[in-house]
Amino acid sequence: MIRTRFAPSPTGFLHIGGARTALFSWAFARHHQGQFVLRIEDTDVARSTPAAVQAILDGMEWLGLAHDEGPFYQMQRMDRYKEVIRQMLADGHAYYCYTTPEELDAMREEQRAKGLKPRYDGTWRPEPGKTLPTPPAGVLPVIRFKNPTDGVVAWDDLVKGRIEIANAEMDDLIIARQDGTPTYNFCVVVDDWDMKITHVIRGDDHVNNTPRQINILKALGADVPLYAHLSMILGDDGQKLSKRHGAVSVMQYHEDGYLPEAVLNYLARLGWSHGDDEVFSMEQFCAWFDLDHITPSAAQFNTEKLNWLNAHYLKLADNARLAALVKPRLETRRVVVTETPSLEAIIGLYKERVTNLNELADAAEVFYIELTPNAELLAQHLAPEAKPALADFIAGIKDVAWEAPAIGALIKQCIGTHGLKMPKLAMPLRVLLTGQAQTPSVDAVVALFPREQVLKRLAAAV
RNA sequence: GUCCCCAUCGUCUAGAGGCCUAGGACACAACCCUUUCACGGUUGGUACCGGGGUUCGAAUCCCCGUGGGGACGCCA
Repeated sequence: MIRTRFAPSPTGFLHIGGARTALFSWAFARHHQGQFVLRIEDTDVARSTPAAVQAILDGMEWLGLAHDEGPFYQMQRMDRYKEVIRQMLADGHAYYCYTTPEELDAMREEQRAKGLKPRYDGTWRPEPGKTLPTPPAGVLPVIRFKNPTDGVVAWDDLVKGRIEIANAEMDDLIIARQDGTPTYNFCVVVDDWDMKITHVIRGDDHVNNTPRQINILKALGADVPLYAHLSMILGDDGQKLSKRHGAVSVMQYHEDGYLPEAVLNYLARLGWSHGDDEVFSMEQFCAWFDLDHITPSAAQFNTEKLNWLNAHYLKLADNARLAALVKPRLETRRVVVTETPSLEAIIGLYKERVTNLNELADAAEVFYIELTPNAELLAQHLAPEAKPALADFIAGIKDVAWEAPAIGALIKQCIGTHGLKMPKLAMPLRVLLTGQAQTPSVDAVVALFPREQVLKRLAAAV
């Protein structure tokens, strides 16, 4: 049974990189009929917040990335971690260290100055035949993992290939703080072990943690899972995403009018490919997804392509569904959506030409508000010679069949009698009815309104 | 500084030694469609980081260089 997990720390929203990691973990489990576990890594009490937990849950839900187990919270598993630490102490895989944070800082500074990799010097590490210093009074110890000193730790990364790191590169990491709470690298190990995770799919900022975790796993006698390290996603400008620069919540995409299927499809293709396939459903994605076609290099986010996908999914989306998504956006703008004109009909006409739901709301808005004619646009598009044709049109409206083809025929008839070209009448109609010079086919736009409303809006011109 | 990772069009990528005078998609340009603007359709330009090997043959394998990124926390 394949089991994957997504393990965010609740110190902020679910950003695009996290979302892709979650997507890939989820899809991998789905592909293999396995299970996808959600685990909240909240051991950093100072930075973790319930609001962030909720934000992550909201993001996952919006994207439709449902977990099969969890969410598990690390803070609720303290007893288990402490039990494992006791065992490691008893087995000699861990030891107390009385070096203070200040001493560590000084040590690191000195090493850096010498051009060395900063690391703990092993003062309190027990060795056969070694006499340990006497614990200083008043210093609370931390607990360190006794990392092997020789040999290499190696694993076949499912994305990057074989990676080997010498044990000599690693120091004895702290697995429990002075206050006794366990640290990240240790909790992850215990959790992945207890939760029987078979494939750890995560960001490649964890590559350097992997050998440490493998060593702990081995000390515990646990099976080592398979690892797949995903490279990072860069911003639109090629720069690293950070809180300060460019990183936004996936819910911001919701705000900005993107459809979840567009975001998902976009993310799926960012760092993964299936030949030339660009547009596909999540069902198709799960059927295709594997770890063999993940790019090991970093990928730059491209909003243009996301926009294109979003426009594509908008065209495909059901009008009623879109109406339900657009309506709240109009209500936020205090636009009262009435029965007529029909929001669904408006959306049906405009969804072909917009990029996001907010643009759809922009288009729909003018149908429901009191429209004051844009004098400038009107002057530009309503030529004096067109006025008689417009008058004919207004007169003709009263008994034309209220459907686009008949209205279109009426327009043609009006321009015909006055020897005008189509735009001469179509353009002022657009401006008068919608306040805009760019609209869908004008007869279809006219047909969206109730007859009286058209009369009312056109009256402004005469 | 030390260790680790990465490197094909502007961007996302295909490519697992001959199928590659390098394919697709976004973006861009031109044209077509047209009732404006879009949509859509057609066409076009642009890339294997550099240098050495290995091989009959390399975008693909190896080495070096260069460039970029990550890690080095009692954060996760």
